[in-house]
This record gives sequence, C-alpha cells and structure tokens, in this order.
Amino acid sequence: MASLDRTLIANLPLFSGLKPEELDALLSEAQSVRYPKGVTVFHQDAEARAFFVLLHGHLRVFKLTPDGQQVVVRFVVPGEVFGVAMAIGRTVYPGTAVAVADSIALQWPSAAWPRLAAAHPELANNTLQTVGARLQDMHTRVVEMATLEVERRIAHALLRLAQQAGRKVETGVTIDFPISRQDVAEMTGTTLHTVSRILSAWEARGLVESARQKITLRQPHQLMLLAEGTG
Amino acid sequence: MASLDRTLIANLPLFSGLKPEELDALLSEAQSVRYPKGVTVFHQDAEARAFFVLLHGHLRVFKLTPDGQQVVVRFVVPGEVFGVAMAIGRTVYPGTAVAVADSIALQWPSAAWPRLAAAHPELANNTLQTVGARLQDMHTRVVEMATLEVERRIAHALLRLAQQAGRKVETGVTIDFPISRQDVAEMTGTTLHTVSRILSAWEARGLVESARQKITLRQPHQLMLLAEGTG
DNA sequence: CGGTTGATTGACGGCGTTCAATCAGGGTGG
DNA sequence: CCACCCTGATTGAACGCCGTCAATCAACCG
Repeated sequence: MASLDRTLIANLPLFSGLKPEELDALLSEAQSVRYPKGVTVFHQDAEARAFFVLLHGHLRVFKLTPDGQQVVVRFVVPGEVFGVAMAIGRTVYPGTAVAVADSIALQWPSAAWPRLAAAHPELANNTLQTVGARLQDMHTRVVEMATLEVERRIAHALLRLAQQAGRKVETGVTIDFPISRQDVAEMTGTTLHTVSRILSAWEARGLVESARQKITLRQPHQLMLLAEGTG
Repeated sequence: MASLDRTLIANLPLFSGLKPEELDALLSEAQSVRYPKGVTVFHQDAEARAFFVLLHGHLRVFKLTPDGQQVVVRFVVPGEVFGVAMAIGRTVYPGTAVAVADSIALQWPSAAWPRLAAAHPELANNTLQTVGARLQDMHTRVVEMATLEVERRIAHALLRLAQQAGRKVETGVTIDFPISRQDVAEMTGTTLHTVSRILSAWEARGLVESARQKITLRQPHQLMLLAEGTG
C-alpha cells in the first residue's frame, strides 16, 4: 500500500486544529479502501468495527424499517466522517451505507477511537461539532415534515442536496451523483409517484431539468421561493 | 447562596468518570436557578449565554416556524444536560425551553465550556454520547413520521414519554408532568383534533385514561402492540 | 362567578397515497 | 452491434386518512 499524504486530510473539519505530526500519526493507522458503486460499506445492526472518512465519491445512508421500508438518513459527501457509532457509544451501526458512486474512504478500527480521542482532544471536539450539526439537520427535517406539505419538503430537500453536492453547469446546478425519484421520496417521507408528479410539474414550469437518476435545478432562486412558501 | 452538594450531580451521565475533586471544582462555578412553571429558560435564536443541567422539574423544548407553528423537539427530564449550543459550535439557542413544571437547574456560562472541556476530557466525551443519543432519537422520529400513520406515531410518542417520565400508579403508568393534546400533536406532526379523537377512541377501549393535561397508560403492552402494528 | 384555556365531536374536503398500466433508457449477453 | 430485459419514470383514476372549519363543552383560575 502506498503511504498516505497528509494533505489528503489536513483541511477536513474532523482534523482541524491538529499538528502535522499528529496527522501523520493518525494516517499511519488508517487504511484506505475502495468501494465501487453499489457496494455496501456497512450494514445496519452489524457490529461497528470501524469508523470512516470519505475521500471521494458519495454514499447513501438509510434505515430499514421492520416492514421493509427504507428511509434515507443522509448522503455522505467527500470530507465527511461516517460510521462513528463507537464515538457516540453504540456498538452497532444504526443504518446502512451504500456507495452510489465509486468511492474511496479512510478507515480506522473503532477500537482505536478511545485512545485516539484521548491522545487528540480536538478529535472528540470536532466530532461533537459534526454530530451536533447533524442533530440540527434532523431537527429541521422533523420540523419540515411536521409543518410543510410535500411539494415544499421536496424543494427543501433538493436545495440542500444542491448545496452539499451541487455542480454548476450551463443550465443551472446539478446534483453530482445518481439520485432516483425513490431516493427523494425516501428523504421526504412521500412516495416516488408523488415525487415524479411534482418534478414533472416543475419541469413544465422550467424550474428543473430531470432525467434518469439525474436532477438539475435550473432556477434555484425560484425553488427557494417555493420552499419558503413565497412562491 | 448555599453551597452545592456533590452528590447532586455525581451520578449524572454528563459527569460520569469524574473524580470527586473535579465535581467540586465544577460545582464551585455552577449557579443554581429556579424556574417556576410557565417561565422561559431560554429563547430560540437568543445568544447562548449558558448551558444547563436540570435537577428537578420538566422542560418543554420547541422550535417555532416562520409562520408561527410550534414543533416540540423534546421534553427535558431531571439529570439531563440542555442548552449545550456552545459545545456543538452554535452561538445561539436553536430552540426555546419552557418550564412545564416548577424546575431547578444548574447553569454554567457558555464561555467556560472550552476550558472545562479541556480540563475534563470526560465532559466532552459524555456530551458526545448524549448528543449522539439525541441524534438517534431524531432519526427514529424521522423514520416514524415517514412511515407510520398518525395513530401509531402517537402510540410511540406516549410510550417514549412514559419511559422517560412515567410514574407507576394503581391504574397503570402516568406521564409525570402536564401535557396537552396540543403538545402531543406538536410531537407527532399532527393536529390536536386528531390527537383528541384518537385518545378518545383509546379511552373507550380502556387503553388509556386521560384528563386535562394528563395522560395515563392503562395497558402499555396493548399500546406497544398497536405501535408495532401488531395490535 | 365570569373568563380563559383545554378538550370533544361532527361535517366536509383535499392532498397525497394506492392501484394499475405504460413507457423509456441503458446495461448485458449473444 | 443489436435484441432483450430490468430498472426507473410517467401518468391516470379512485380512494381514504386526516386536516380544516366550526360549534360546544368542561375545568381551572383569579
């Protein structure tokens, strides 16, 4: 295995405040793993053997209900930590992570977490910030689901996706990984049918441009108005 | 001000792993405050001056939407930390906390958090566990809202309340603080009308016993079956 | 004892799910 | 390179859960 360059991780939030030597020490214990598109990184309820940092690609994290329905928890974008079950006191993963594009991640054994966190207090602190931010995200999601009708929820979801995984193109901003109607439905608590209908309507109005597993926002500002209820 | 006894906080999760001297040091900086029923502890979007531990009573934490709707985030029970905005990197409180019963809390200035967390690494770690647990809670709430019909969501909500704030009485388990239909509605993303109808139906079946701001579960097990979809 | 807050219940309607059928794209194997 | 097939998407029709509107009632407080 080629040795890992510290510049790979120097600017990631998880490692902010760490000295170069500390980065090197951490990297020396890390293992780099490729996850081709479609592959499962870890399974819900499986023993949490490792925690990860995504270097490249995109993951879809979801929960499976007893009756087989899926709910998308989030999409992991490059630079993010994921699978931090151990850090928050869990022994199993609370969800399943699947690569929706060819991906590369660094991983550390979960067992190493207590030692690493003790040796580098910034690590625990940065993780606390990250988990806190995710908690906020889930709060706003609950608020949206409790108060907004489906169309506005979908608008919010797409805008958020565009913000964290958007790529500018001539016609607007496109979501930079394959995403289906079903995915959007599982993010917003509705059905793919309703999502399809709404996207069709938006397409007719020129707000978005969509194809198989692909969504481009042509008029993000208009969508924002719609999301806010002003449109 | 009377000096605070370390046994007040020795067994709280936030302080687990700390030595007696450390507890005393922390207590010497703490301030004890009373919040009579109905009083607001802090306001959404206000500067996060302090973080807290609830010693006695119950708080209702909620978010207010732009159009004035409220969504209940959680109820704080004795022993819990709350208002930890600073620890998760926020400068303002993301929600409003109101005492639903006469309450007592310890508080520390937010500004002291970085120093305290550095001096007592367990503090950061324990907070990470707590915030992680809350994240899990919100995940399950999102899953429920996305997949379950209202009746089952309400069943889950009441069972959770009974678990964290239940008191055994002759006729079953009662929720140990004043809670209205409106509160339950704001927890489950529905309306007080629907909650009222469902509770009435349950009361007719002998599952619960309810009065003004009061709910008692007479057959928790039956309710569980209903929540699981088995009933 | 009046006023206010919380709860109950009925009627109605609509948003969104459910059921169903069809279509299109794109990868795979021959 | 074409034919096939499977997955994802579209769209119509009908139903039903639950939100909205509205009126009444009961409990608690000052």
